[in-house]
Amino acid sequence: MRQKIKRCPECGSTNLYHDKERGEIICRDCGFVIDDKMVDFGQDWRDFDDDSQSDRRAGAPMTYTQFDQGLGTDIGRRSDLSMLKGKNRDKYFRLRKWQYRISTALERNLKLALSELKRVSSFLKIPKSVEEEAARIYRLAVQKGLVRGRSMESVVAGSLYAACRRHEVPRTLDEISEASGIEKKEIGRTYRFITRELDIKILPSNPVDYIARFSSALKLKPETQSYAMKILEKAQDIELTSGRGPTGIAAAALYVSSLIHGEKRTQREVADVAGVTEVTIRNRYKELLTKLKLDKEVKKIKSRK
DNA sequence: AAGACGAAAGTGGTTGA
DNA sequence: TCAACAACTTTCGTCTT
Repeated sequence: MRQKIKRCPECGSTNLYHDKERGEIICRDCGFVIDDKMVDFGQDWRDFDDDSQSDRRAGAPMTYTQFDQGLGTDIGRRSDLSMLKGKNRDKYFRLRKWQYRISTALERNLKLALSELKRVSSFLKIPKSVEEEAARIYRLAVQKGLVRGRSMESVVAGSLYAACRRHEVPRTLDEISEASGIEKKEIGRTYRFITRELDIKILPSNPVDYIARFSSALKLKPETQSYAMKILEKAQDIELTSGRGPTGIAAAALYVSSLIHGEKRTQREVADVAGVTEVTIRNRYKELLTKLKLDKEVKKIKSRK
């Protein structure tokens, strides 16, 4: 049973591409990223108990965006207590008291956090699979007591940022900052903290991941977009991309590409959607031209008018 | 007048002693 | 913990279209 979106809301094309990995649907013609309501994200990368016999999970899928994951544990009820005596009995009462305190506090916190997460990620059109991941990270962070000394909101934002990176569907710190109302550096701090403490490995973000989104925001033609990708590939071969901010490189590649394909965007326009300054674009742009022998092409275009 | 370019000074983060 | 350092930003003046 396959679900299909018929047309791209941006350009009306039916030439759509579903990237399961990222949980996004991308229009091949205009590069528009259609936000994805589908929960199906194929093979789940998380570890379930590796009973390799069964390749399927039975029953309802466990979800991390519900505060108790649909599972609950209770310390014994009154009827069980009749079997206990003396110290054990006291112990049980104490445990029950603690469970009550802890669980209500935790659950209240989680509910709040998850609704915050939902708010932010729907604002940013984050795919459901990534939101789930963020919820999972947040839960782990809480279990490890990493929230202490930090606001719940900032931990949520950090978790979400980490989840985005993890799924290679990056949002910039600026975007998350704007959506969550948390300062950029605060998000960065908690992001680094929780990924370190939880030992989450993050692949360094790749400029290519930003191209589709920026390009659709700039309403560039698909050829222009794919040409920008080509530029990026070449640039990566010469290690032009290492050490630099990925958004800046992506922006510069798009800028060059827009020049060459005759649908020029100003540096400012590109800079705005990429969240960098014109200066950065200029620097990257210069590097691209000189080190990638694109000089001639650009000059050709310029003299041709 | 707007866009592109570049210089100079400032900011926040990383690294290595 | 501190200083050096690279990347990026802000600001501003100049040149080009």
